[in-house]
Formats: sequence, C-alpha cells, structure tokens
Amino acid sequence: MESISKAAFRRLPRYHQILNAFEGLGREYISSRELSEILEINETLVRKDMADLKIRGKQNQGYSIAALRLRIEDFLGLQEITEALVVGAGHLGTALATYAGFEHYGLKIVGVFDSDPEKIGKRQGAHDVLPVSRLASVIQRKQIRMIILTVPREVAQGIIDTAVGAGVLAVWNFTPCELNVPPGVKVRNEQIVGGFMALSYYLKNVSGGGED
Amino acid sequence: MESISKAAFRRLPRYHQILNAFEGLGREYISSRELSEILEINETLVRKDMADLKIRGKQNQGYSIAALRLRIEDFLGLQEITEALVVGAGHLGTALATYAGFEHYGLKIVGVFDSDPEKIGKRQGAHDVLPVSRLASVIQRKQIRMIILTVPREVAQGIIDTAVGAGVLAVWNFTPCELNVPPGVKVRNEQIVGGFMALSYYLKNVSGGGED
DNA sequence: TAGATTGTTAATCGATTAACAATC
DNA sequence: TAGATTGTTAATCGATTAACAATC
Repeated sequence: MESISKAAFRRLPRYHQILNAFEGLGREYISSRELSEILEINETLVRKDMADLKIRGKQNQGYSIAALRLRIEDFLGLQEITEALVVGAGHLGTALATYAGFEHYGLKIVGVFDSDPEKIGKRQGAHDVLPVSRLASVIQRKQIRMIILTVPREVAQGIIDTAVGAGVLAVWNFTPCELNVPPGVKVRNEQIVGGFMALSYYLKNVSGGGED
Repeated sequence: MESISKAAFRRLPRYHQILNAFEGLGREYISSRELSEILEINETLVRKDMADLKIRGKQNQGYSIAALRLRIEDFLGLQEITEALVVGAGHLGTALATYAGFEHYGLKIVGVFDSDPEKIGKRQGAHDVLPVSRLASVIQRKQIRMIILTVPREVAQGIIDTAVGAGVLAVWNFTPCELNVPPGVKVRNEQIVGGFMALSYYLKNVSGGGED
C-alpha cells in the first residue's frame, strides 16, 4: 500500500479542491508558493507533500494541475466507482443522497433507507426510500462496501451491526456517536458540531483582544 | 486567552461527546483509560489533555464526568448563546437549520436565507426563508456574528463579502471553496467530501491485504 | 496492603521549517 | 544572466509516549 504521513493525508482533499478550482479557470500549472498561500501553510511543506506523492514539478512553472489532480485521485481511489447506501432519509440524508457533486469523486449512491413508514416508498433523487428491514439483503445482493449513516443516534449501533454483518467495510458516520465495529471495518466520524465548537471558541476569545 | 495545543483542541469535541453519552447512562466518573480506549489514543495523552484543561481527577476513580463536560463547554464558550444565520435553504441548509441538537451547544439559528423565489417565504423549522437581499440588514439589526454557509460555490464569496461587511466574524463554510476574508474573521471549512476520500483510500487498499 | 489510578518529567517520535544546491 | 522555482537534507519544533512517583 502506498502511503504518506497522516498529516499530509489530511491535506489531500484541500489540495484537490484548489486544483479543481484552478483547472476550472483554465490554469495549467500551480506553484508550491500559490498552494501554500491559499492553504496558509509553509511553501516547503507543499513541496515535501508533492515529493511524497512522487509528483515532480517543473522548474520555473510549478506543478501540472491536471497531473497532480489525477495523481491525488488515483492515490485515493477516486477513479473507481464506490457504490454506497444512505441510511436515514432525513434532511441530511437527503442532502447527501441528492448531492450531484459526489459523482466527481466516484461516489455513487445506489439506495436510500429509512424506518419511518411515512418516508418509505417516497421518491428521493433517483431512488425510492426502502425500509431498513431490507438493508442487509440489498448490501449482499449488490455487494455494497460502504454505508452513509444519518440516522438518530439511538439506532446507529444496531444499523451498523446489521450492515457490517452483511459485508460493509466502510462507514461514513454522521451521527454523534462512537460506534463499535470489528477489526477490518473503517468508520469515519464526521461529528459536524466540532466545527461549530471551533468557531464558538474563536468568538469567545476574539472580543477580548487576541486575533485568530 | 486560555489555550491548549492544536492537537488537544481537536480532541475536545470527541471528549465532549463521550462525556454526554456516559452522563446519559448515569455514570459519574470516567478514567483516562476508558477515554483512551474509546478514542483509540494513549492513556497518558488523555491525562495530559486533562492537565492542560486544568481538570484534576480523583485517584482510583477518574475524572468527574459532569465537571469535565462543563469545563470543556466553558472553555469553548458553549455556555453563551451564539446566534447564527443559515444562508442557503437547500437540503443541507434545512438539515442544519432544523437540527434540534445544536441547542445543547449554545447554537441558535435565528434566520434562514435563500435567493430562490420558490423558497423565499416558505416555512423552515421555526423560520420563514428570507431573501438574501435582506441578509446584511438582518445581520446588523440583530448583531449577528456567525453565518452558516450552504449555498452553491459560485455565490459563496459574494455572500461572505456581504456578511463580513455587515459585521460577521465567524463563518461555518459547507461549500467546497477556500474563501477570502479579511484578518480577524475566522472561517471553518467543513469540506465534507474529505471524509469520503479517507474511506475511499481505505477501501482501495483493504482488498489488497493491509488492515486499517 | 495491593491495586488502581492520577500527574509529571524526560525521552522519543513525527511533522514542519530553514537553508541551500540544482536547474530552467 | 538574473530570477523563479523545485527538491532535498539537516535543524527545529510540537505532540505523543514511556517511565515512574504519588496517593487513595
């Protein structure tokens, strides 16, 4: 398995996004200096990340935007299609299930589930909402490896157990709980409220004088 | 301004969430060992974080869950009410505007804005959707310091300029762009797709053998 | 008492940055 | 050529961990 440092790994999505934006503007090359200024990190660190990715730049021009973007996509496996199911058809689940932008990253939502009889059968984007009772069989039939969890916290662990039992290996968890999974299953916790906490801390302290 | 290391700061939301869960179960104390196992970090690191927060534990028992939770809330300013406006009344904006859980953190959504005439005037949770043209005046009148941005990327910079011009100091940014703001304004980028990228990398590499 | 636990210091590890050579 | 840039090594900085004393 190719690998880079944890810290560099966390920077990849941000590089990728900037590359997309610059590509949209028709730019061909980007320098480590530009990337470092946008991300507010050190210039050398950008070059080190590029070296770790085994990307080489051109003297006087910088790095090829297209090549770098493709390299990151390849590294992260974004060029293969990942089929995923959304469990929980609330507002957040609906937002994720219908967000068109994901297709650029190879993420394809192939089903939406809920346990609320009110929601089951209703159309949501390209899918009808299915009952959670059918989750396991769909995972097995379609060989699904990822689920996106946007259910109430009380039912999260039960659903993940079902999904993992049926063969799921990756869980994108938007519920505010630490879930238990067997070894070999990866959970990514979004814990969205963490972002608010950082801003709250800033606001609390900004008034008193200190900046940033 | 009280401060702790960046890395410790990022752990606070996770500590907080675990404390909530344990408090819900009626537990009074939690040991550094338990916290470390749930978060999959080193036990000593937990104790160091507690020391940085100036929280003292009890020999043989651990840390008082209630005291620790309150300390984190106090540190992050979660005990004051933060009024915020949601800009963008799509699915994600609606999810955030109607999520009841935020009130436990002091976050109070006091308005929802959109530029789509179809959406303006419609009820959303406790609020009517207002036109973006009125954003600046509402910010000024209510002295709003935070906005939550869930608009299409093309209009994000324009809206942030308006909001910052009207006095906003903190931006919770769910759009996939790096926004320009003057010094003294804090932007928190959620870049949700980053979470998917981490899982995609995992799935790409797990089949080949390596675990986790 | 023995066991469980906290709290602290010093050692280690990993990530970032400074310095500088190479090159277009 | 001078200037702009990459790429790499060594130095520094910050975060984590190991070791261990203290104490209930």
